[in-house]
Amino acid sequence: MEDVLTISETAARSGFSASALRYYEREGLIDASRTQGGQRRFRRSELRRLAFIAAARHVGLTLEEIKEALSLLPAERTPTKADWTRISRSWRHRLDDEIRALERLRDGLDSCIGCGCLSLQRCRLSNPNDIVADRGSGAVFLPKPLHPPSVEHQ
Amino acid sequence: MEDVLTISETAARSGFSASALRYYEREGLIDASRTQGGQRRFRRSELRRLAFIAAARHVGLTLEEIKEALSLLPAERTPTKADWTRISRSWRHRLDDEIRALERLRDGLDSCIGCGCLSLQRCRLSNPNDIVADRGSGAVFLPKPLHPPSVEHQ
DNA sequence: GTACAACTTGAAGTTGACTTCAAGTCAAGA
DNA sequence: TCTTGACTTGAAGTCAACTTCAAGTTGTAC
Repeated sequence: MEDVLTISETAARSGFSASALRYYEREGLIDASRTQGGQRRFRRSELRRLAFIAAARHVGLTLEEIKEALSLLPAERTPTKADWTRISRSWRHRLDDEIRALERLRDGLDSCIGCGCLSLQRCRLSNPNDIVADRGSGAVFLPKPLHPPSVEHQ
Repeated sequence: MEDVLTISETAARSGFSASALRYYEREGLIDASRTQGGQRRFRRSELRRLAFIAAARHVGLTLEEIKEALSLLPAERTPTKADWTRISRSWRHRLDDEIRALERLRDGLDSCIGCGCLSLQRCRLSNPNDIVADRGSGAVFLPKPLHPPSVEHQ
């Protein structure tokens, strides 16, 4: 139990599986040194990084976005309070947006209860383009825009 | 423009792509008759079914769940108001749950802003097991429970 | 009758975030 | 030194919900 951790210790402490840690390392989200035998050794500071990753995942960021966010944090220093405030604020916006979208959807549902029309023209539920308006690239919680309206060339 | 529609007409009117319609038919969510040449012809009533599917997808149901929901609607009759009320109520619960989960996550974020600890032990954000508590099988909007804690056998 | 867009099929590809596998290597306690 | 659990790798598999492809067929407007 030195100041570095094996992969399974890191897994246990971070809550990620060992295979996820290997994957994150491959993807460049975390970093590990090696023993001369080639086994990974994680610095304790990686646990902080992993906590950040876990939080970001819970907020709904993709690994790609997380990687980007991490790259904005000075590599080896502990993020400052300012860093953290900036990031958590953007996450909050994201969550707010998601919540608002869901609320609009719910309200649409309410307006449909007892109506049951499900008209493709009229129903706000089956036709929620105006409800869940252009979510841009940000949304993660909503079930995907029913797949891109891809123009088939057939 | 008879009382049946070709696949591309159905696609245009429903908003689904033709390939999605084929897929849904294969999966048993919708039904189509055939010309003697083998081309699909969709009854107009399928548009209603497709509207239902679109709505359910927006609420976040999987196709599997939608199939189940559809199977509870008497096959060929138009769903009654009671049918619809029952279903939309369950969808509303679902949305309410999702919204509550997101709000709890956001509140956790708030409690972290300005703290910046991200301690694996203390931070509610990186450790939201108590925040986003057992979402059961129902949740669709949240980014997945960070993958099942799968015990690797290695 | 002919052209050509629209349609058909089964199979394979896509995406993200991992997991699983096989086959082999390392580390540490007895 | 031996054993054995922990570790390594690259490659392939998984999931859902489709999309894309290739190669061939149908329907219809002219």
